[in-house]
Amino acid sequence: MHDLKRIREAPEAFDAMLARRGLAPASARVIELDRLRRAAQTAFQELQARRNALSKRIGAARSAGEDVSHLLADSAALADAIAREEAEEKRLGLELDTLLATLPNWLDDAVPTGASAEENVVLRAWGEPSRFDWTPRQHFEIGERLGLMDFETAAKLSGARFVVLKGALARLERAIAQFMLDLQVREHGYTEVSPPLLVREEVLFGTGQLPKFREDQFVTTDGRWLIPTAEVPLTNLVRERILAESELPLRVTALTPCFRAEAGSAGRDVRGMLRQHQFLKVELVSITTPEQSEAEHERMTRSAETVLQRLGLPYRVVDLCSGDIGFSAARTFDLEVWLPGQGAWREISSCSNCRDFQARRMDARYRPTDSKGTRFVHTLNGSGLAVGRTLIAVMETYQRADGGIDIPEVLRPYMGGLEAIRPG
RNA sequence: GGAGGGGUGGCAGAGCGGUCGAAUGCGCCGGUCUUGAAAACCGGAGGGCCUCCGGGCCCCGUGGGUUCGAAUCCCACCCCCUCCGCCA
Repeated sequence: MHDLKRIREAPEAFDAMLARRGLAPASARVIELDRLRRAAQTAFQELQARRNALSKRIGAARSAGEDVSHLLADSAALADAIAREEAEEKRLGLELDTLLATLPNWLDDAVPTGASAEENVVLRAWGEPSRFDWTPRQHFEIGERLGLMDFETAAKLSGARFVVLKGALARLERAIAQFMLDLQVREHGYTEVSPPLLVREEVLFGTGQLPKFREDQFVTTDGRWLIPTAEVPLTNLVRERILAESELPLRVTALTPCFRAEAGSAGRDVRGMLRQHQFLKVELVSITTPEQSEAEHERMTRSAETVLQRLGLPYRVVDLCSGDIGFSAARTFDLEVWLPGQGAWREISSCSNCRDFQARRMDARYRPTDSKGTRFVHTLNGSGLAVGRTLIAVMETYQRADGGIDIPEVLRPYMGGLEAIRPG
């Protein structure tokens, strides 16, 4: 949700920001609605003040045994106008809130301007894409040839965009997830959380998935929503709370399934398990003060990068441009891993600083130690990492000529010491 | 699913038609005392909007209603808790 004062004070900056996101200007409508609403509020309040004064006199006159009929008549005469102004204020307020709820977060000035993903800026890269003596296969070829990755059966059970993993591959997925979670907890100070996977509508509103991205979500018959990412329950852990500054930064992580309708991506990445309705992800969420959030963003990104480094998976860090960055984010760094089979860099993590945008929607505040009152916290989220995609990257990167897969060193303890998945 | 109870300030919790934005306790902030702290004592403190800067209005889960007047009465909805039933 937006700070109206900020839009009122810098309408042209707001519209310029929206333009950078490829959106139409909105400040004029916001300011107009806000002006009308406040005018209605003032009118309502003035009438209300008169009625309150009258009511007080009626009470006093009654207890003094005086005749109050003329006062009652005066009060009655105000009733219509009061009702009208009150209704008007409500209507305008609702319209304003509805509009505001669909406007994305202010971008950080540092966000590069660009229309689409093509204009994202590569900040740094790590590792050398491995070379193969043969044409590297894509993960689904490797998995299907091993007989450990079954899309046909998954389709029978659940339809497109699902997969059944078996044997060593199922275990490899679990190993990757465990490894990541352990790393973030032990080395980066995140507290492990096991959150609900079904949440209330207002929780999705809090992190910004609703009302705008309704069609990307799954809803249950009783009106709950399947989480599209653990960012949702983890960030909302602080909703409607006032934290002590000493509790910050608050760092939490969770390994959860994520559920996405993928409504807008028909035909994209249909082969394999790159884009599924259900996938595992280790999520990182930090709650900080405004002063800390930028440094925390960097720290979080590095925490995600560590996973790829330990797995020996080459990646690059990308600064998302204004046309590609998400609704709730002020700034986002994506981690893109190299997939030899596909011969492409693919997103495997997305680390965003949402500043106070989600905090306002959730009403999440903290009490500063050195000043009065409360301030909104800053919220950040990042994948640390997407497990399904990491599995893909491991399979494609460590594939062997014989169709098997070498197990990266750091995963072997989680695989019962297994060094490679061999065909046959 | 059935039966009850309840949603009030940072927290706990009173208030149940006007003098209530709201007692009290805890917590918090400032002061006195103290070498310092604790204790004790004194004082202070919610948010939003408007303002002719005097002040005014709104906010007691949400929305409607009754009334001259609602935290207080009525209705609907949402949420939480307890007990029973069912169940991993």
